[in-house]
Amino acid sequence: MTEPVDPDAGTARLGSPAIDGQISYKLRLAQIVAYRAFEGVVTGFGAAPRYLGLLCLIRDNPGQAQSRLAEAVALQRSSLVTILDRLEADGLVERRAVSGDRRMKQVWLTPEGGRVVDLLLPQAEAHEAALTAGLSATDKALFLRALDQVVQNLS
Amino acid sequence: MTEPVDPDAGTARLGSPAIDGQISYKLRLAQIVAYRAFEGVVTGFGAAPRYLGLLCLIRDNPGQAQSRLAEAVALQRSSLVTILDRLEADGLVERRAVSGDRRMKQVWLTPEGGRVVDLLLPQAEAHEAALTAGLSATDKALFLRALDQVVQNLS
DNA sequence: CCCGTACTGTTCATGATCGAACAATACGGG
DNA sequence: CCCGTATTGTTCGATCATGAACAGTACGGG
Repeated sequence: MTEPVDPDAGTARLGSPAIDGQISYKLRLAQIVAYRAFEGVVTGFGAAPRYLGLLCLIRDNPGQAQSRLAEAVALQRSSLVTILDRLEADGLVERRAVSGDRRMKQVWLTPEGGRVVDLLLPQAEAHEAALTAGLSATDKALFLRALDQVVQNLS
Repeated sequence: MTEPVDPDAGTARLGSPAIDGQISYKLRLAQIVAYRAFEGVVTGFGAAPRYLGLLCLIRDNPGQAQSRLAEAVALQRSSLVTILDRLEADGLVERRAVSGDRRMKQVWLTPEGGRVVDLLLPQAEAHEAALTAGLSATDKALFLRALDQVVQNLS
């Protein structure tokens, strides 16, 4: 089974020496595959699975301004408007005016939103396990640390 | 009505215990940040930087069918059509008919495409270095191995 | 007190990708 | 030989995030 790479072989995945060692390339590849796999498994919750990270962020940081939330999930302020519009229409999220500053709106999770998060989180952890199959606990810890480092390097 | 729940001070990045330990979440975050950083730095090459990985793949696997290329970069066949249209219009790529099978078209890199790749690859490596700052050689090797494992797990 | 600056959320046009179609072609069992 | 099935590249409508605008609001120096 330790056969050298043969580009003419049947179902072998294509590679390139120039990019096979690049973390930035594999990062993109892994993210695309992971994202698709999660959305392919979890159905029947509307847009919630796609924005589960955001919902968790709102749950654990209640009453934050949209700008901070956008920065936290690495999205534009303008993108978050549409997303929150939909999550609010689905009754998962609530925008409240703050008395001190009439510009900002605080974002809160509704009880329904909390229930959806509680239902979705176990599925996310199952997906996480499928993702990281074959990796030891220390591998996963180093993996996570490396990802955090990348985010920190480019912020 | 709204209790100011903001114990954190100043410019601390928002977090959530539920997702801070999730590789799938951080994977997405890191990829978004990395992608933006690369495109923000490299300018003046049209659409080539965005599809540098694809171009390298074509260069090192000349004459592959579009389907094969699409699978390799984790994109849909239909998405690759538009991409190759543009790269071909820019003179970087060439589609050739194959005599054996009139359905498929082999994709080749033009000499101009080769030159562009040669110009872009050093910048990609500089970006790679910025990405992985603070990571040791073994850290980077394990990082890469973990990313490959993720891709393999979900394929 | 003003006025410029900075920040809020928002709108709109643009580009990228997807998923479901489609015609053309290859191939193999009956 | 024929007909069903699979595969090729392609088109088209829908969805999503972006970046540049915008009006409204806060705030501090002159």
